[in-house]
Amino acid sequence: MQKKQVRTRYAPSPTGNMHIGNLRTALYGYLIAKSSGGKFILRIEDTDQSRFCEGAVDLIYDTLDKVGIVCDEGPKNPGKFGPYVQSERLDIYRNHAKKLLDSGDAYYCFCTEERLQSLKNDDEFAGYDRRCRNLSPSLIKKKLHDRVPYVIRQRVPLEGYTSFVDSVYGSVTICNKEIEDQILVKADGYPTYNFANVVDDHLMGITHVVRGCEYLTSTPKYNLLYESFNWEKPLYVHLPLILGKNKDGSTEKLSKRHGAVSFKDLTDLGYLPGAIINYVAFLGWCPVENREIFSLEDLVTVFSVERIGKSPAVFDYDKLNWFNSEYIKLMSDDVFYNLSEPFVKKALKSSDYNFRKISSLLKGRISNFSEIKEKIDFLNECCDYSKELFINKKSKSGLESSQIVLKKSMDILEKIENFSHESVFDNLKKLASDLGVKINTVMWPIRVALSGLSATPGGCTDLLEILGKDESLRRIKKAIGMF
RNA sequence: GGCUCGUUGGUCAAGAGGUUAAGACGCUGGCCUCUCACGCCGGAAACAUGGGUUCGAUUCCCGUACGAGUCACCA
Repeated sequence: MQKKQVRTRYAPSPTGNMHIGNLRTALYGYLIAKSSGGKFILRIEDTDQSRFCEGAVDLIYDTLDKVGIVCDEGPKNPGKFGPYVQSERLDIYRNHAKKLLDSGDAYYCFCTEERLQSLKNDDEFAGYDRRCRNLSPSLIKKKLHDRVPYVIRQRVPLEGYTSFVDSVYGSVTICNKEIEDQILVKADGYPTYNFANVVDDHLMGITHVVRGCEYLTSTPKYNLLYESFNWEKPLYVHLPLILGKNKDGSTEKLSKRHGAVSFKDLTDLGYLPGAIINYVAFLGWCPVENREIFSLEDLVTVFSVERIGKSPAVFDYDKLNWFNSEYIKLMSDDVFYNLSEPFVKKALKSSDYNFRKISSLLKGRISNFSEIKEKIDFLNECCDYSKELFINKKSKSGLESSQIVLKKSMDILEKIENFSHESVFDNLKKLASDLGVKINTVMWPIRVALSGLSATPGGCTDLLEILGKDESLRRIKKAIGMF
């Protein structure tokens, strides 16, 4: 028998942003499909009319594109299972609901929402008391004729158990009486997610249903539906939750209150798509080998469902920062320059700088492009600082020595015609030996005078080169005035 | 509350019935160094808990605690 081709799907609602949890679901679905040469499908689940958001589909495509996930079939590149937008498949759901109605696996329910609301506080019938489960055919006919609004509900067995084997969580069993006669078709004629999902997954040949584990306990409902239709059930892959950390250290489902949680939020902050996807892949999964840096292509070759964990993972910005800095270090100088240049230009008031030089100093010192401004802001204007900053034990720099160094270096630097890195460094080195001190003792006070900071990207000579002779001398002169 | 799932350092996590219980982030000591960073070498830090099963359990089973998910005409 020929092995069935793996087909997975990512089925987001077009609500306008791509949460990191959704991204991971998409990623794992993609990896499961691609690691076995299968197909990855994008389907838009817009059955909730009220939540539709214009442009959301573009955003989804854009996000997938940025991280390198290509879907083999979707609204913009339909295959033979279309349409790929649920609101365009209404007839399909209606026909399937009709089949269930005919077979008795579903029934009309004419209850008003108000009546159902009043049941909410009733322990026995928390959601629905199945009042319409056994209406007589004639009554149904009459209500239909009178155009009484209705929904279509699934007739769930009152007794017994339904179990399934999840690829991650193993065997899960739910008592049927815990399962409500869920709504399949809403009063507005649209199917619910639960129904459309099953119909589409079957019709589109989905073999692995990959989704968050918030669906774990409702999976039996889906399986009951598959059974009613006499369809082959898919394999389920439920993913552990992603948690966010609160200020007090407690954790809960990751949400906006924890900071940036959508892909766009993260890229806006300067995180690289590759780093994001790499980090997200490690939230609930890890490879056999002890390695962490993986491109999407690498992930495809090493991914396996068996290694997905069961316990929820806390989203950690520190670790994301680390991934991002690793990706930055991995970049060629040219790529880094191209990406950092806009940030550098934006941070500096004058365009009279050697951006290439500044950029080269930044690489290896930032974990995120948004850190650039604070790192080089001192170039615009020397920070305010106290004289105490000239005192540094490790560099053997004190107030007295600083004063001498500053004055002498002023004279020396003034005389240098070609203000290059090499000549500046050589001259200052000579000054150190003339004074009989270590080079740090010379470099420290000058660097402080140039920046007003104890730590700067690049050393004293780098700063002299970047600021140029005139500005450097101006800043040193000002420093001398402090004594 | 009912049902379902989970629990290895602060975080991500590997791991096997017998290990000195990996590794990474973060924190931290040192080296390198014209500061910082990078890099390199170290350090602190964990198997929730009570019962079994077993010669031996952190690993298997049961209970408890804690955490999470779910109980919509949302997905």
